[in-house]
Amino acid sequence: MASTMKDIARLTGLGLATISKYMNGGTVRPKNKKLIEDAVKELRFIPNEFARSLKTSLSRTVGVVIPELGNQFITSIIITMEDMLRKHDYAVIVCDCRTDSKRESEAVSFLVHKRVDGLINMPTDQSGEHLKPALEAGIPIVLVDRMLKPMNGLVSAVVVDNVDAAEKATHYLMEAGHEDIGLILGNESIFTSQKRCEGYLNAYTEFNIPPRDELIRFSDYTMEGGYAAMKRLLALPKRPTAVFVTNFEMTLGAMIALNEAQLKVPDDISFIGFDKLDLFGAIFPNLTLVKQPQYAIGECVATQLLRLLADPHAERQHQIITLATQLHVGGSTRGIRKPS
Amino acid sequence: MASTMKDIARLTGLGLATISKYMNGGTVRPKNKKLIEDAVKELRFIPNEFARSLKTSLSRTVGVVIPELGNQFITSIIITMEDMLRKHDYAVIVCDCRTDSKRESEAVSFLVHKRVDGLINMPTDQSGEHLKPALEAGIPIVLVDRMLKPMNGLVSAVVVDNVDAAEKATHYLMEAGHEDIGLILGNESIFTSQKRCEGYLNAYTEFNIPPRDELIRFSDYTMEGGYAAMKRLLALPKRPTAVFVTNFEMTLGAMIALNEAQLKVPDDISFIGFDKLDLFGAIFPNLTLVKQPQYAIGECVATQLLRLLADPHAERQHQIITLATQLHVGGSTRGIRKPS
DNA sequence: GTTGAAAAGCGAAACGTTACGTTTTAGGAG
DNA sequence: CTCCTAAAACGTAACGTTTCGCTTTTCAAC
Repeated sequence: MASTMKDIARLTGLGLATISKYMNGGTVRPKNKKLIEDAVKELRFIPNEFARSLKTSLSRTVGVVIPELGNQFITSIIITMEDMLRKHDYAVIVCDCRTDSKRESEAVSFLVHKRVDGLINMPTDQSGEHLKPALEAGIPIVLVDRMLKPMNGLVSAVVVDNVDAAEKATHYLMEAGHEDIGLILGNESIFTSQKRCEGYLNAYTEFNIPPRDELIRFSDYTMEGGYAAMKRLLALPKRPTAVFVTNFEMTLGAMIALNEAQLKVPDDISFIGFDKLDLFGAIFPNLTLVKQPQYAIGECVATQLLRLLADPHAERQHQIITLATQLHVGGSTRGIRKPS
Repeated sequence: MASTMKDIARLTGLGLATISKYMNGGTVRPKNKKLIEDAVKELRFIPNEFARSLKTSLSRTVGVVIPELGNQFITSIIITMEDMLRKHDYAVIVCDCRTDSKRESEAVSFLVHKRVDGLINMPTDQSGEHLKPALEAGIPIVLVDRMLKPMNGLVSAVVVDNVDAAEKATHYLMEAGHEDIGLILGNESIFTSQKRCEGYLNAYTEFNIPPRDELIRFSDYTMEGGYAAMKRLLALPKRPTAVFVTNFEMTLGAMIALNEAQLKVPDDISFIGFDKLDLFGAIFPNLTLVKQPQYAIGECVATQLLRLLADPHAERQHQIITLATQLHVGGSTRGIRKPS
């Protein structure tokens, strides 16, 4: 049934090496080119990637290990990444490790066994231990959104300036007179939560105001989590006058909690959300939010990996790329009288 | 650097065939087993999947072609599918075709070239034309959530009883006295939209009430879409007394529109949503909704494909599996006085 | 016509497995 | 100690490409 290059060679009367050359974009005499193309059509020839991979030791496949496929931020990155990589003829194998470091290790070693050419990882585990098998196998790695503790020049990474993002947002609220700013973060052990918390505290330091611990709520980057965290902030004896929520799902949940509590934004409480300007645009017009360049992140990750993949195993130059976020000023915050 | 079975053979003094046998789970004399295991560790041997694939013509990889990765329903299915398939040592290549039939065709042919062992598809194009290359290559196919017009016994499919789901929900509202029921659907050309519309109309026929065209709104299965559609329903001169929204994102958008319009559910309007019981559970307690068995769908798809994959190319028995939905009765609807 | 360099074509040897058919080994029965 | 049988080990030929080092062809310039 399935035909091979040998069949093409026989049918055209050409040598096997010539067919191979043609298949790889080499130049062939025009009449032979036509000959080959006709034969390919007639025999419905599809090159055997297995044999090709065996010879070249290249799978033209990259692995992606993420903590959670059901998260908008992650999927939006994957969407653009996958698009770009496939345009360059790379297949993308996605492994969801459910924010579990054991599963994460398994996923990496699974992909190493599958001999992926490159690896993209949004790490759950900060130690980076799980990447060892890939490193040993010489597979180039690009980290997304989250950094690892020790990796010195062994991996590339594309992250966002989280400290700056949080600082800017907090600063903005403080300039408007807010001193009690609720902060809703993801899990405490996660890189981005830590950095965003750092930025928030920086602003407090800058304004020389002592932060209130109970206003900082570590949650879990889910809609329910954001909803619950907001509820608890609202239940505080001394309720915050403004809230900053640090991802898309939690922003949604928090907004719903506010709606439910009949609190008007910004009259009753000031609000800064996160991500997905376009989406909120239709629904909560004028929401002030920190916008991460999701499209650019995905694009940047793909570009980085393609660059590493192109370097023929020579000294690969690893880079840490930090992208800026943008504070999109809407109308969901307002100034308040500073306490005298 | 990389070691091969030949190296293991040399180091252990055993024959190549014996190593291969061991690697595939064959029995080996205990002392040889130890010998091999030690050698594997020492040489950090990783079997070369390329060579294996070349010999067996199996990639242990399946392709998934979907219209949109940024959709909760789709990702939740993928999550369980990927989990199950990977447990069986299959890698999953995901291709997002962005609801574009040209891209969909490209994705299928890309995957055929990658020689995936099986294909999972949530079709954008109802003609099924895009699956031809896979069919020709003898790759087993499982359709998810959406059926195709002509495919007779050539593919398997896992769908939900959409007609019944919509009929049940509409029926439930009508029994409570509602006659003007807003319906928010996905794109008109999509299988599930058509079926759900059919179910809705069935209920009207059953109750012998003429449906009002302007209450049926085809949208696009996004949050913004749901929001906009709900707004338009509310702007109608004769506003519906109840609304039925037919996917998760649109339910979210519609709820936000209601909140914004200061309409209380169920006092001002009755509401039936879709999907994600657990999630809404925390946020809109007691929402009445149609629950699709998302976990079961993913599981079922994976099981079907594994079954087809296990059948050694013999006459593969294709099946159409229809799963039932469940009407989860909460408190978001109420009875109204029937007009006299 | 020759000549010669550049372009195109060629044959054969890998790449690292699996699987077929055969030979060797182990160890209990006689 | 021999014989027998089942179990284990073995050698080797594929699988379908790419690539190396040559040989042949082409065609422009003399």
